[in-house]
This record gives sequence, C-alpha cells and structure tokens, in this order.
Amino acid sequence: MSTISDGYNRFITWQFHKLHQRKLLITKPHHAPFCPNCGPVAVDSSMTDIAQGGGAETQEFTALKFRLKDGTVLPAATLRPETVFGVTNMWLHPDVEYVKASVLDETWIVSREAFEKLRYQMDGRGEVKELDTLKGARLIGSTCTTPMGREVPILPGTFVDPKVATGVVMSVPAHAPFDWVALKDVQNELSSGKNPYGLDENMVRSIVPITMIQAGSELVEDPAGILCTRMGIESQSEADRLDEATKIIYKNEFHSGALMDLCQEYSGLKVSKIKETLRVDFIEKGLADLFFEFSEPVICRCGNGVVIKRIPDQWFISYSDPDLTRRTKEHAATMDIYPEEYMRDIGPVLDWFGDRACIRKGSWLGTEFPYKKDWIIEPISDSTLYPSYYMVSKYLNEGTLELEWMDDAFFDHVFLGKGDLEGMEERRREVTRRCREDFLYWYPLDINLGGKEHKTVHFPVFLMNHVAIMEPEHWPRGLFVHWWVTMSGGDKISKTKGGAEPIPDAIREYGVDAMRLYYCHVGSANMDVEWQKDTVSHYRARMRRIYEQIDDLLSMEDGGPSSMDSWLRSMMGVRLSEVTEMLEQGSLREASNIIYFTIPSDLKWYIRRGGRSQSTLREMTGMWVQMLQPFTPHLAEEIWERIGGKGLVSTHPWPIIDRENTSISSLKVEEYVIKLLEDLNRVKKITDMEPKRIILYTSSEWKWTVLEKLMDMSDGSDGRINPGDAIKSLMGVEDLGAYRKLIPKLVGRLSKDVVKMRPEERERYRLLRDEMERLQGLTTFFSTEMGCEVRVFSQDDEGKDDPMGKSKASLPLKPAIFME
RNA sequence: GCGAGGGUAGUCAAGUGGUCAAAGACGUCAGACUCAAAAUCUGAUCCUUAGUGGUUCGCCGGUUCAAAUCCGGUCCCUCGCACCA
Repeated sequence: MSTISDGYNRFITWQFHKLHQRKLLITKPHHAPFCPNCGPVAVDSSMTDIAQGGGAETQEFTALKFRLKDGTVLPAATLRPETVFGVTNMWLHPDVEYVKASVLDETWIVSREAFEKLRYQMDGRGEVKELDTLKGARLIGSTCTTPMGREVPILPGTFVDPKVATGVVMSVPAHAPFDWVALKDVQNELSSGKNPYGLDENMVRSIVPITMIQAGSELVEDPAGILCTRMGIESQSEADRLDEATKIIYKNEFHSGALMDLCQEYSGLKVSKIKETLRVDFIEKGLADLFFEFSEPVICRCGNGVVIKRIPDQWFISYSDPDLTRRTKEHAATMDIYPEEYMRDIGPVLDWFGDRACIRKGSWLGTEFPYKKDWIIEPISDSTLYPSYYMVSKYLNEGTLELEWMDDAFFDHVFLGKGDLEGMEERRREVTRRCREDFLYWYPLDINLGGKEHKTVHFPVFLMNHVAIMEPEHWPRGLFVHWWVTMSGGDKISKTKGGAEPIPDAIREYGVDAMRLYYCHVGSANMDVEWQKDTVSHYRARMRRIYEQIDDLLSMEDGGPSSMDSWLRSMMGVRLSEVTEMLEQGSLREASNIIYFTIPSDLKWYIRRGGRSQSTLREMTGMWVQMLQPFTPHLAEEIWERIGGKGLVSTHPWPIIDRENTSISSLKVEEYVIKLLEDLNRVKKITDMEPKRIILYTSSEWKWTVLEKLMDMSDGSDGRINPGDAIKSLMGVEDLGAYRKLIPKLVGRLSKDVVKMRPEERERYRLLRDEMERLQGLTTFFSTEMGCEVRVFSQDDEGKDDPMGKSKASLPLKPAIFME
C-alpha cells in the first residue's frame, strides 16, 4: 500500500465523497508558501521541501495606506498597526529602486522585491502591473498623509530593507527603537550641516516622538528613546541591540499597554485586545491591506525563493465545524489517552483546531481531489483513516479483490454496513463480505501510537475523520503519545543531519534484547531520550551479569533451609507485585528497574546473609526469569532452558503473587540489619579504623516505654504531639521515675520522628520489640562483615562493658556502637 | 506572541506535602580478584562529624507544625502553532 496505489486512491476518493456528503468540505481564500518553480511547499524545520528557512513563520503584516498628494499609495507594512497614531514620518531607502505599480484599482509604490511578492499575494483579487520605477531618493523630502489624514514627511532611512515586507516603513520613534535612532541620525546630520536630500531643516528638527501607548500605571514619555539612551545605542547599524530593545518594548506594551487619548475611538483599549480588531477595521475601511511575509528568507529545494501565494478558492476540511468538534470531544473523553496531560489537553486542542487546507496543486504524488481537476489531496488529509484500509488491501494484493469492484458502494458496505450484496457476482460478493467481516473483527483501533509532534495536528485529524465518517462503535479507543529518541546533545535524528543508525545494524551490534531493555529503562515515554551507544552496551553487560549470576546461584552448594528463605520469598513477592502494578500502569522504566537492578541485589543480600537453599533459589530464579521475559525475551528463554524450565517461558502465565507466605517480620528484620550495617560502616569510615572489637548496646527499657507512650499519644490526636503535654504526662508514669531528668530531651528527639511515622514503621517497632534477642542472633553475621569480634549488651545491663559510655546514646531499634 | 512540557547532586534521571540528603544508572575514587590490564565484585562519592548535625532540588517571595513537591512572581531551555507526516 502506498499513497499512489490505485486501490488506496479509490479509498481516499470514497473518504472525500463522505466528507463532502457530510458538508465538511468548504472553499475559501488561503495564503500558503509557494515556490514559483515547484508549486506549494511545506515550510517546516525538518526541511522536507526546502533548502533554507525551516524555522520561518508566516507573519501577517498590516500594510497601512499612506498617500502621496496624487493619491498614490505608500503601503507601510507593520506588525504593530496600533502604533499608526504615533507616526511622525515615513522611511524610504534613498538608494533602493522602488516600483510604481497598479494594484487592484490603486497605484502603489513598493520595493522591487515586494512587487514580486504582491503579484502572488493578490492572486484572484485583481491585476498587479508594473507602471514605472523610481529611486527612493526621488520621494524623500516630500510629504504624505497617514490613514488618519495627518501630513508627515518622507525621510531617508538606510536601515530599510527592500527584501522585508513592502520596503516602505512608517516611523513611530516613541515606540520603535529603530525609528528613534534613525530620526536622531537624520536630525544630527542636518545639524552637522549635511543635507543631501534638500530636507526642510526646520520641519525635520521640529519632529518629536509622539507617545501613544501607556504601559503600566505611570505614563512614560518616549519609551523607545529612554530605552535607547539607557542601552547606549547610538547608531542604526547596531541592529542586534536594536532588535533587543524592540523586543523589550514590544513585550511590555503588548501585555500591559493601553492606547492613549489621541487614538480616537480606540483610546483606552488594551494593546493585546485591540490589535486584531484594529486591523480588521482598517482593512474594511480601505485604510490598509494584508501583506504576508516570512520571518526569515525561505529557499526552495530547487534554489528559488519561496513566496506566499494567495489561493482564491482553496478547499478545506472544516474541522472547525461545531457539531463535529463537539462529538469528537465527547468521544475523546471516553478514550484511553496517555500521557495524562494529553488526555487533559485533547479537548482544548480539538476546539482550537481549525479548518485545514486539504488539497494542493502541482506535481505531487497522491490522490486526485474529486471536486477539482489536477489538484492532489494533501498527504495528512488522506492518512488519517488509513488503518481501515488494511482490511481491504490484503485482498487486493492477493488478487481476490478486483480494483474495479472498489467503488463507493463497496466501501459503504465494508465500513458502514450499508447496502446488500444481493445480485452480486459470487466472487465479488464473497470478498466484499470477508472485508466487512475483517473490519468488524479488527475495528475499532485500540490504540494509535505517535510522537509528541502529532499532538496538535495529526491526532486531532485522526479522531475527527473517524468521527465524521465511521460509525460510533468504530471510533478509536486509545491514543499514546511518545517523545523522541534524539542524538546525543538532544538534536533530532534526521536523514540529512545524520545520527540515524539503521535498526538492523544496531541489533547486530548490541542485540535485540539490549535494545529493548535500553529503550524501556533509559527514559519514560513522555521524555526525550538521547541515544548513547555506550549506554546500550551497559545494558548488554547487565544482561550478561544476570545470566552469570543465575548460573552462580544455582551451582552453589545446597545449604538447606534457613530463616533467609522466608525473607527471600517475601521480598520476591513484594517485587513481583510492584512489577505487576508498574506493568499495568505502563511504567516500563520502573518495572525494568526492579527486575534488572533491584532483584539482583536482593539475591545478593540473600547469599550474603547466609541463604543457601537450592530449592528456594530455583523457585525464585524461575519467577525472576518470568519477569525478565517481557523485556529481554531471548535472554529469558535461554536461562529458562538452562534452569530446566518446561516449554517456552513466554507461554507461561504471569506468576501469581503469594501473599499468604509473605512474612512482614522477616522483611522488617532485614531492614533493621541493613540500617545497622550502614551505621557500622559509617562509624568505621569516619574513624578510619580497622576495628578489633565492636560492642553494640540495645536501648534501655524506659526508652521503649517513652516511645510507645508517644506513639499512643500521636494516635489519639490525629498525628500531632505537643511536646510540653507529652513531657508532663510522661513525668507521671511510675516506671519512668528514675529517668525524669532525661525525659524532656528524649521526647524532643523522638516526638518529631513519631509524628512522621507511617503505620508500617510503627509495625516495625512492634515486630522487633524483642530487639535484644534478634541482635544476639546477628552477631555472627556482623562479625563476619566487620572482620572482628562483635558483642551485644543492653544499656540496662549492670555488668556491661562500656569503655566510652556509648550505651546511653542507644535508642529503640538504634543500638549504640562502640568500636576500637 | 499563543499553547504545552521542563529546569533536582560530576552527568543522565526518579521523585506531586511528612518514610527526602533525595531511588537508580553512568562517571569518579578506594579496596578485592589478577603477574598486569579489562571484565567482575565490594565500598565511598553536598559539607561536617564516632553514626542522631548543617546547607541543598533555576531565582525571589508566600501558604503550612512540615515544601524538591502547593501558590504567586521571575529567568532560562524544549516542543507544537496548521498543506512534513
């Protein structure tokens, strides 16, 4: 299948017939990028059609009509039409050749470049014809009138670029830094005695900036002048800094500016609100016209400059249709859309999405538009319903379905269930029936996966076309937006810029499983991922390590059951339930992190703590391999076979979580061991000693009493503890009589911990209340770990060995440590 | 400009009110193994300290007993904005 296959063309034709029947195809004028040589082009950053200018935006200038005495129009193109009230003069470049042209029924003077552009932009509106040419200098010194009828002089501006917009510029020195500096230049030149254009000196000198926008609560006269002075800008040639100044002023005035009194009926209105209204008004009154321009030069692949062309009767798909939008939004609300942010945005996006030009003229591949000869349906318009075409293309390709049978009635039947097959020739009836069955079997689409760039164009169109054409039960059920894999440095991978690595090569180099794991683990779907070769290799190494680890574990000598077995089973149960939950949520990263990083260290801990039961290990690694399977299937099967698993691991059902045999207390004990070991290592590191003996002291009974009382108190007052009250009430407890002096300090220390404690943590204190016995059972382990003798005393033990008096620092489940 | 997402330790990155000095990976350093290296293992990696302390999550301010997390402001980065799909 491709956009030029005959069968596909028939499908697209049907689709557009449907859109037309549903009154969703409309025509209206349109402005679009156009190469005089190649026809319409797409201006976008991936530079598919163009050689330069991918970042260009189409800007809509307002060409305000200033008039010479004889009525000839000087169209000053501006992005800030509201500033017309502050115009003090006009700028023309003295050395540039301007064209005098008849435009519609007026005479305009514009730069040569602008004249060429106008011919395309006026397409369908009237003729644009060259009448004469003249140097800018010819008009300098004379005057013209603003659209409001004020008379202003025409002055020389060497900063005027004939390539930008009309080459005719109006001057608003109070609000445009460029104008302000240029005006200064002209005035200074006169003062220094030079007057090459014979300007009226008094008149020029008397020009002062007209402030007409107030930004903020205080009026600032001549903001551009103030800013230029502050920035120390002196000359028209400092273009970069002038751009910067322009931006600052524009930003400020757009957001917080309002038009001042001299702005006639627009006085007092906010700039941000009035811009569009004002332009429409001016155009309606014949005081202005539109002028389109790119924000930067755009060059076609063929080398020609790209222009903006008016297409008088462009066909659109009317995605702004209120009924279609409403139905699509309602449907979207019932879909599974990921990530959540996009689920939230999709409604507003559908509202925002407007009519879309759907055909273009030129030598394009694609389907001819059925309502206009020689125009081709533009690719995005025809790509949105295509999954349904898969239902029939198969039969066309294998020859069961004949091309000429694929008429509108055929598609109506297959996709909409319309019409019957009576009287149809046997073969034809059979294949049509099968297409319909396939369609009913497969549709609707469960999910459409696409990159983040599709959020605002492709997905809305995809949804709306389904809603417009298909039966409600066949509308898509889900969308999934993913971000990108980029080159290192974050640049987009592209064929032209490089960075692309063909998948077959990459697979050969890193292996399929490593690639899969890399993608799953290295980032979440809604974040760009930088492709890094080294990192992929790390995943391969990680897989090898897991393979070896399992090998090692299963070849260890069986040491029979131990208390660690219960821990390992419980821990693996916890891991399995975490992984299951993550997978259900689609959090591949989290899931793979547990499987490939956390579980290996759990198993290491089991061994380190003396676990050696082969039967437990066999069972647990079996379960682990089942978890490895979805991410690295080849590795999983390999290990599965090695450990004597039956059949393929991929055909086994997902393991079931054994909650019955989960031992919370064994989990808590190991938490305790890990924390204590960390403390021991910390002390060892800080003191920088190789310990010869270690003594641990468990906490006094009375400290437990205090802790337990505090926990009770916090339960009784929605979590909070008032230390003062706590101390007071503890002082009254009989058992604590001997420790009265120590209570306030301990309460201060413990109460903030207790307030923060979660139920699980309280559980820990309850389960390990027999700390002394637990700890005594652990001395062998700690002694091996630390490489020296380890003894345990209670702080309460009268005969304890306590050379440094450390024992008083002990707290419940936080033994004090002595080391030497 | 409009809309959206983001700024967390050397790097990448997890983390939406208390279990956070903050997962994990990478890098770096030290130790083990080795004739040696690689690989692998073990530990350390904000500051301080015989562990319970201090200062951190772009910047400024606010809410709260409690903020990386909530609110307001501000700076910076990325994406989309309609004929590329």
